[in-house]
Amino acid sequence: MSTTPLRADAQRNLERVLDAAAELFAERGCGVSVDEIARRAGVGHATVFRRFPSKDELISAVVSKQIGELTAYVEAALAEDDAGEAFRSFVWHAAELHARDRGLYEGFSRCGAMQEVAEAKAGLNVLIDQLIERAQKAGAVRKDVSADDVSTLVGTAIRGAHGSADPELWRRYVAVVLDGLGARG
Amino acid sequence: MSTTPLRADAQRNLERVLDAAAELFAERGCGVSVDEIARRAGVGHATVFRRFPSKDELISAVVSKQIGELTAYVEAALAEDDAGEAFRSFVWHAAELHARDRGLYEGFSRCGAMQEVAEAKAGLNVLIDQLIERAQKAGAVRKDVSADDVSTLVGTAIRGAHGSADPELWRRYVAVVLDGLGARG
DNA sequence: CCGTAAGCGGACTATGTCGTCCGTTTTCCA
DNA sequence: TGGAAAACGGACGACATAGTCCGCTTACGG
Repeated sequence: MSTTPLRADAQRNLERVLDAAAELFAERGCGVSVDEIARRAGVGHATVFRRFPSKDELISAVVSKQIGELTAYVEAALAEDDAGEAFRSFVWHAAELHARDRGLYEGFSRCGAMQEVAEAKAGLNVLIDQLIERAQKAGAVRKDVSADDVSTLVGTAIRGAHGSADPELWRRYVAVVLDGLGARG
Repeated sequence: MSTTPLRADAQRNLERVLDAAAELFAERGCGVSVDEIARRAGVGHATVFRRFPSKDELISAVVSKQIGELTAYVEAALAEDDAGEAFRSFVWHAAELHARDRGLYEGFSRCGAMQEVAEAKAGLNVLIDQLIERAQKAGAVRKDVSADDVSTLVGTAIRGAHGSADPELWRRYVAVVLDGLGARG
């Protein structure tokens, strides 16, 4: 667990790699090669593998960071009074993240079983479940859905909208899903 | 265009290849290798490439066949009196096909631009649009959706349910999407 | 300022994939 | 039944990718 601090150049390169990976995953999904990530980061690809034993570890690191962002959204939503509005607010924020980041859902499902992601996801789901339960009690969300269901439905719908001619298509899809979840404005 | 009929053994092998491909795509998606398809068909992989110049052509052939099945479903639905019920009926039939066949949506989006698939899809969409328009006039489906939207929403939702512990999860997802589309039972 | 350990990255290996080639086998018709 | 055309499939090539190795370079504490 105790790790000696990285040398300054190594630390800089690590950050560059993470940034480059996040950018490329967002633009083109998790399929981009490690070579390309390394190239954008301005390092050799061996440098990537020195920090991350496998490509999946790199994806996990990037995805875990994003899950942190999602967690912040849920926490903000939980602070709202109106349970239904809180739920919708979170979904729209999460959706916007997915719409901007093609790799997010992909990484989520590809590395969901890896420890780092599994833990982050578990923590996130606890909060989302609170949000859902509250909304359900208020009659604003149907009874038979879980945090995973919401993530999947929103994530896949937006994934389906990617690559369409209409860059705003995902909003209509989210509206449909929200409506189906019983969360009508 | 005019093709001399295949030799008997070639015809038999062609069918075996199509069957094997359909099976494997259904089970594990379009990612399965041509080698594996050939193995299951009991032929060498060169035999596959003799009939289909590329893997995408093979996928297109399989997908086009499935689109035929979908077309039959729409036609049956169009014969129903109740517009809303007709729409729901079609969606459930299509969904069941997607649930059984993991490769269907994948092939759809991967080879949607290839002539064979594009044509089959265009024909199918004309019919689906009739179904939707009728349901919209009856107030049973929201105004802002097209055939492509329905295909995408249903296809992606079910894709998201694949691999879950619950083999019936997709039904709940379809229920949510149908509800969101404004098609409440 | 210098020695050492950490870090670097190009070259390499391993693997899996699509797609081609060509010598051999099989069909089928005259 | 015999021979030409069609079909077959194993061997091969080309390519992309993940991951390893090792000789060279760089940071940094004493």
